Amino acid sequence: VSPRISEQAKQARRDQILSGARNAFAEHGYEGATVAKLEQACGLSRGAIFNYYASKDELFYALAQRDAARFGTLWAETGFGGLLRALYDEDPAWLGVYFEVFRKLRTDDDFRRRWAERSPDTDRALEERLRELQDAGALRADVPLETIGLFMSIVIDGVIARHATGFPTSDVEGLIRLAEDAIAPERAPRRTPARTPREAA
Amino acid sequence: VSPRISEQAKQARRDQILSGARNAFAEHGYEGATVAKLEQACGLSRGAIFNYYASKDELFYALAQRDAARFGTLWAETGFGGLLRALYDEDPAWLGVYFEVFRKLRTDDDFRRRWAERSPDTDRALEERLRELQDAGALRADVPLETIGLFMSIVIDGVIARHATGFPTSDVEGLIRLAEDAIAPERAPRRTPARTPREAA
Amino acid sequence: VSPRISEQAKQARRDQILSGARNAFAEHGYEGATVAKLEQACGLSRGAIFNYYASKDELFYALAQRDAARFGTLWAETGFGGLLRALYDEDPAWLGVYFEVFRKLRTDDDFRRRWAERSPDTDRALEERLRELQDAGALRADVPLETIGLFMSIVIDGVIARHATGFPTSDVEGLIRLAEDAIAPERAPRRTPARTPREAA
Amino acid sequence: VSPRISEQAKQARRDQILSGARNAFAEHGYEGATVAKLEQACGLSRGAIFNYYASKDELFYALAQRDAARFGTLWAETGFGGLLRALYDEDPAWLGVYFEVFRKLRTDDDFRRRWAERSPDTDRALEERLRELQDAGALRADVPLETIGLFMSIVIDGVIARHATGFPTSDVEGLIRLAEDAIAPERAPRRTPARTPREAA
DNA sequence: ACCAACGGGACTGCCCGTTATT
DNA sequence: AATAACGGGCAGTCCCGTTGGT
Repeated sequence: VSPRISEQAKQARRDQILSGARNAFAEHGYEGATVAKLEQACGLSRGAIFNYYASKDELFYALAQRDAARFGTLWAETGFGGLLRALYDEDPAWLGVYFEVFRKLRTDDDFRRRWAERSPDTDRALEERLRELQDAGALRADVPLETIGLFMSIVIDGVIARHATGFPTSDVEGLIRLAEDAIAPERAPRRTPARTPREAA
Repeated sequence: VSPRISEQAKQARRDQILSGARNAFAEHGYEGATVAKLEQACGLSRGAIFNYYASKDELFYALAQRDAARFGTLWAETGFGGLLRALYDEDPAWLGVYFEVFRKLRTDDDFRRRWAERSPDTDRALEERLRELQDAGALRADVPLETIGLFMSIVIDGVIARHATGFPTSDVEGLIRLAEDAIAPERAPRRTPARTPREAA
Repeated sequence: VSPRISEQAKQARRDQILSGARNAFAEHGYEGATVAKLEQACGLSRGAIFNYYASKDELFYALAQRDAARFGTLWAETGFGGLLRALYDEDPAWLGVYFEVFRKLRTDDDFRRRWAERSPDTDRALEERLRELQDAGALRADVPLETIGLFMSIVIDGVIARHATGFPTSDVEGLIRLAEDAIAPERAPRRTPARTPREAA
Repeated sequence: VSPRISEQAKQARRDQILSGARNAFAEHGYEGATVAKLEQACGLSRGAIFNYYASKDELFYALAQRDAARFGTLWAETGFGGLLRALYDEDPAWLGVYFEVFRKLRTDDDFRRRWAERSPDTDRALEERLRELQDAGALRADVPLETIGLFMSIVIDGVIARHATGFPTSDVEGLIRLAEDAIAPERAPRRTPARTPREAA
């Protein structure tokens, strides 16, 4: 039988649901985002939602996976500083979901297992890129590459945690400079602090 | 009439409850730590727990406040690097609770309000200490003090998020070096990477 | 989209719930009628009941309001004696709910407030009717109309209390005669006690 | 062994408890009067209360029995009108408890059974007294004595229900007149309505 | 005798997922 | 495909009575 609605329309619905769910999960957290709130945020009803995603858990997983991939490509495309800058420009809902992923990883074993099974393509790509940068002398070499990667992850996660929680950040550029200096090669003279946005204001 | 049990015994009970609750909250998250699980973790019954804390929320708040204060003094006493090192030595349960505090700050307005009302003594002390360090030339001066504080907070939060979530960290000392270099004055020659634990291994 | 079930079916459900609730409240009292018992009495699940009434309180209020209105119209249509007679013919469950209303009025301030806000249409109608009766010489005139109304209310409430509690009443007609004589004009010769049901038996 | 405290002191404690309990039961109803509220109302602690009465139920029963006896003697001593008058002068707490007795009789089978087992001395006395009154021509004779007793009970219960619930009553004397006329012999000329409080105002 | 701490049962309301219906 | 009604499990918390202790 032919599908009742086009594949395109179906994808649109999925996007609608994912987008609404993102807001709900970001605002209330996973447990706080009751199905009733998801309905409201999506403008759809239980039946519609559960028709596309088998359960709340499933829906969250799909959303998390999609958003995580997006962050990965963002990192790959814009680099460390670019990603940091992007995080602050982002709609906080994206970060909220990311934060909730951490939460689920911590407390939900099944989720953790599933998450680990994702194909680590982006991780590979990132590692590769770091290696290139280091070979090109753009990263300090007195520390294992792995440690540099860890440092960057930590800064990113810290930024996400703080920003998602609503802490205000005044001097984004200054912050990025500090983070980049930490992993820059020693000889590289520090960029003159031309003007941080704050001082310019 | 005199109190039934000594003040000391009462305090011991509170500690018992808080300690059990910490494990439960850390393992399952706030929502996942049902009262039944709290009972089990404390080895006490509902009656006992609710005799000391009016509600689950109250219990969590008391725990969070206490642990946050502890982290604050740890920072003040051992410095940035010391705190980072301590975080990795800690029982992850301490970090789990800290993580959950973020979660509640994000999603629970009442909690956020209450949390903001805490007296910011430790924050003051920290700011003061940073200023002294900068004046003494131990911190780079080309960036506002505020930004340095922000950077440190972000690294700390990132470490907590990652460690609480169970991500393994191999090269703690290397990481700390990176973080400290980021805020060290420019001329300070980087410490020779004497031996990172990893390289030693 | 059109509603899933017809408005009529919805009303039928409401009646089903109210009817079951009436029995449960009457038999066990407000507090004794646990939601589990309400479920059983209605033959429906929690989900169904709470879908129509937001809380046990709300359900009780809706029921009370409806039944009170019914008693009001009964009074207006059949007169004092008619109402008294009807009370003894009623299913005691109706009276039980009425009794519980008193209980809630006594102990629950919110309920009392809400109850007071009901539009007092029937009260007005009753007052009007009493005035007509008195003008027509069918009520004694040596006592304020208000007092007569009070007397009638008291007798009605007393009958409800006793009957709802299960005290047996043998001579209903005799009782009604006494109550009506109390408010009849002086000259009116007392009706010959033709036959009380008891004596006839 | 000799009693630790005198019998007199014991009785005083019992009175203290009963008196506090009366207020609590009257204000909140049986279920609403939690043991914590009873403690507060008595100024004593759980241990003390449960030392004198085995359970909340037992305490209530003792209180109810005592108060019911008091109403019985009041009726016997002051007559129908006197009792009615007294009800309006009474502290409403006494009436509240009486009201709650009805509630328990309705819903609690064990209570009902126990209550029925009380020795019906006062009932006998009342019946006797009514007979004397009727023989003396002070009560109408065209209605069975039983019915007159029922009528009086109903009026009393109605007054209690209304007054305990807090409905205001303006014209107590007028009300009493109506009630007494209902059971007075036919020929007895109605007392001139000297002045009802209301008309005097 | 009196008290506070404690145990554990049970109640209401919420919440997720399923089902009847259009 | 989409909706609203519905089922049933469960969480927090209140509440009664008991127990250890003074």
